[in-house]
Amino acid sequence: MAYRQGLDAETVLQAAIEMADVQGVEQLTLAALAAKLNVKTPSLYNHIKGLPDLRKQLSRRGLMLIKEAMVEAAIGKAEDEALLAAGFAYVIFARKQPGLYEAISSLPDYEDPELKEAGSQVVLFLLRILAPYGLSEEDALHVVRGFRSMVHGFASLEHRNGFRMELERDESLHRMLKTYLRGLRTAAE
Amino acid sequence: MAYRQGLDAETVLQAAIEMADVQGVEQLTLAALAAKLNVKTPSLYNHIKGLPDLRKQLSRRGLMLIKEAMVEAAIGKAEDEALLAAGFAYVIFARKQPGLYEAISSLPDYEDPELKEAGSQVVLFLLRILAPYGLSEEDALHVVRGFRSMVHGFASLEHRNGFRMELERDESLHRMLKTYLRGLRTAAE
DNA sequence: TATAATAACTAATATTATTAGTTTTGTAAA
DNA sequence: TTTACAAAACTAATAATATTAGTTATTATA
Repeated sequence: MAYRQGLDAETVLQAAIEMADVQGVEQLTLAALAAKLNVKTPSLYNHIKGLPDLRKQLSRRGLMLIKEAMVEAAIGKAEDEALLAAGFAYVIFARKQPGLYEAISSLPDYEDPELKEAGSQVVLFLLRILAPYGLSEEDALHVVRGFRSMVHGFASLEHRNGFRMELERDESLHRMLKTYLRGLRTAAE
Repeated sequence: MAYRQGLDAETVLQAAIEMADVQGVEQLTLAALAAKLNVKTPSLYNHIKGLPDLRKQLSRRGLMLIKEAMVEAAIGKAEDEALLAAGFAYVIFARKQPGLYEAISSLPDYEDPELKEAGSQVVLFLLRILAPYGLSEEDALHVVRGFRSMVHGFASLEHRNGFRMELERDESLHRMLKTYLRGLRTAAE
């Protein structure tokens, strides 16, 4: 009704995050978002470039927050303990903010420079945790890929109800990471 | 133009798979699919229930095929060698049929009975490969979750260009699986 | 050969994103 | 204090989509 709703880009993004977390990122439409903000759909275009742009913003914010969650969880910890904590933080983030996590894991392409940057931060964080292991740069990068694959795969399958057996899920995650880390300590061949 | 195009459900599904593999599952619209089949959009409804149903069919077919690819790859192999082969088959399938793989990994929910069934087949296959390891049922199920998380996570990240460093990707996959399997051989504690 | 089932069609509707152009409001300069 | 401008909302219109209803032509079958 009233002109000047006091909307800005951040408010729109926050509302979009809420909608995505509650209803899933597929159900996040500009029509529904505008209704939630008591505004007509075209008004959103004063704050976003369009739906694809909004989705990209969700992905970027998600990457930033999930990295922050890992950093936070690893404070005061080192080596295996730090990696374990980071891995759990990743999965717990995906549980708490399923829509945001969906946005991370369904982004069409990492080619976008802003997403690239956000993704790099995750990789750099993991490399720093791995530093005390004394791996070569190449070895460390392979480990980073392994770690990311594990936690992303776990969170993704869990998100889609891919684990249906009656079996503690945290225990599965813990074992996977511990098993991998044990393998890392053991000399190859 | 001509009535009776000779369309049936399987033909429609095949065309949908092709479109998804080439253009991505997001771009798979009934409008485009109908055009490809030289038919008007509503005609598709004689063979499918709607777009969500078609997506579900893609997911189911994808799960069946990826399981078959793993079975095929593991023929004549056992234990670590079989798991390694199955893991690579999984990732290679995702590379060859990106749209179908996307359909597997973006299915909204495994709750659907048909998808449940197809997913169970994958789990049962992995359990059979794991049999010679002499694990308890519970232990084996945790390992299955770990294995699925690893290969799905790897394929998913690779699909979205998540691996951007100059680093051989097959080598990363090989190391991840080997490291995990080595950890599995090593006693816990 | 007649009839029933099926597969295509046209027409219509509802939803969506997006663009263009307009009106109102808040802010800053005169 | 008034005026001018930028910004944020609006209305109206368009194009694309999926879907449903109802119709017509074709095939198969009784």
